[in-house]
Amino acid sequence: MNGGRLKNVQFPCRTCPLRANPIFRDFTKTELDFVERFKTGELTAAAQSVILREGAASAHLYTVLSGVGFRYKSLPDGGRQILNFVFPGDLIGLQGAVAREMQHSVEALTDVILCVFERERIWKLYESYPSLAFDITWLASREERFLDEHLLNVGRRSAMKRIAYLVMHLHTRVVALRMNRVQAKHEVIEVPLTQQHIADALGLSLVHTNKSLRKLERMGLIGWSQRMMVLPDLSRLKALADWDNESETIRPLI
Amino acid sequence: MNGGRLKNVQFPCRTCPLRANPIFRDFTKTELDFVERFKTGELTAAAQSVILREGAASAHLYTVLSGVGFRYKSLPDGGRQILNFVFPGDLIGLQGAVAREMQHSVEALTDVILCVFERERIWKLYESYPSLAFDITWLASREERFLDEHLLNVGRRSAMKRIAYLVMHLHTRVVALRMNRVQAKHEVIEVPLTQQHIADALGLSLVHTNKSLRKLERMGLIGWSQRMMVLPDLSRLKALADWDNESETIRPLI
DNA sequence: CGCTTACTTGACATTGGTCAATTATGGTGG
DNA sequence: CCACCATAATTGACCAATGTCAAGTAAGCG
Repeated sequence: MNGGRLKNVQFPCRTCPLRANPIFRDFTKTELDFVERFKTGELTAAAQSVILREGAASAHLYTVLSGVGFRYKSLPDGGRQILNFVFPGDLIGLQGAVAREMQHSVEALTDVILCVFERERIWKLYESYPSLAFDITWLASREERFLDEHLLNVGRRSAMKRIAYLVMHLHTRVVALRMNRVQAKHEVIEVPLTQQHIADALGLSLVHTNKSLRKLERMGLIGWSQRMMVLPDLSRLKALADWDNESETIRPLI
Repeated sequence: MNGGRLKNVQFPCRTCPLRANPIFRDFTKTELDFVERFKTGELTAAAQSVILREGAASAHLYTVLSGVGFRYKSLPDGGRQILNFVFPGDLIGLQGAVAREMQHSVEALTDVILCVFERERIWKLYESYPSLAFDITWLASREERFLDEHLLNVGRRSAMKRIAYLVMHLHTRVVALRMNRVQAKHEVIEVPLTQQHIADALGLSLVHTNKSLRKLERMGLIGWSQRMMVLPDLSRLKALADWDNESETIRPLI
């Protein structure tokens, strides 16, 4: 349609730096052309800003190009439950594209760059690009898997195990993206989180989260200092978390 | 392909008793024809039997035609977390169709009749029936919404509120299906659950669940006897649960 | 340097968990 | 219809994990 028109885009899909990562499946030229036309722009969200708000009818669908955020729901009493974290390559706002309005919010932890897609055009995608439509289902299914695991974690594990599991989850996702180019052993991850975020993700109080983190530190399982998390003993950490997930598989990037 | 062949099917899609319910969107003749060919048979699962098992590679995708069940994950120590309940019209096994193997199990609470679809043919659906492909995404998104809410419930609410919320959730879904044809006020629902199921869904112990249920009963919010739940005061129950969800919207039935 | 946000820690309160025993309920064979 | 059995529900006593409150200390930033 407007395939040839110039858009205000710094990262055309064809030369997308994220797509260079082999964790994302190869797209055919046709697919890539469509996605590039599907993408209508880029948006930058500052750290701490709200990208999508519960109750709002979003006109857009986004893919995270860079940065980290989280999905959450709020309670009338001010309580907050973090549902999942959002990393580069994640599609957000699908709920708003499929239903009338968003049922959860998304907030940026770091500055975030988003690829913007018009929700209307998702129809065109389903009509003409079945492989991409399948990819969207695939991504939704992956998100559901994360939620299932998270719910098991919160519903049935002790505070210590919950934290261990969350750390392993974050570690796995960060490693898959190679966001840490630091060392061979991959035992350091950068996590732009506050202890309050961990508490809100795990259904714990801030104080108890802090005490549990310190305990894990004394046990030599994690180190925590200025936004860096050190994991000196992955195998003991995995054991504590009942971690038996594989590393992330190749996935689509829309 | 085998469109005209006779299959061992008691409930052809065209005359599907479930589809008669206006909660399901109208399908075009084309869509209906495809679904009917997509469906390769029916399967009956006895109450208490496991329909899909975690770790198994399912060759099938199912739609629940009648009966009730639940999705769950198990822990090495024998613990179990119920992720969601499964009602007529729900699609199950999508994870197995999209990934290599199931990451959760599904068990029948009552006898269940399932429509069986071959996972291979889901490709054909995506290629040729974009509206149905979109429907699958829609259903996945609905499931994700339930999970988000469930996680908020388990992570951030007290036992009493958790139960109130779950009861409202079940009430809403049952009413949408008109499984209770009893009264105008809709304040009685049949729930084939044991208190252990409620406990496992809410991340509570059996004993505490029991005590909380009795307390809710004494407060006049719920009555519980032989698989029937009476809700004498929906508005107070909603208030306790912070319930502000709309009733179920029209949805696809595949 | 002073301010604000994040992190720590101790004392204490409470929710919810565990154990153990008892009672109800439903189904089955006689 | 009854005795028996298995499963589910109920209850009390006690315990432990986690939450709340309050008072710091440390760290990042203009």
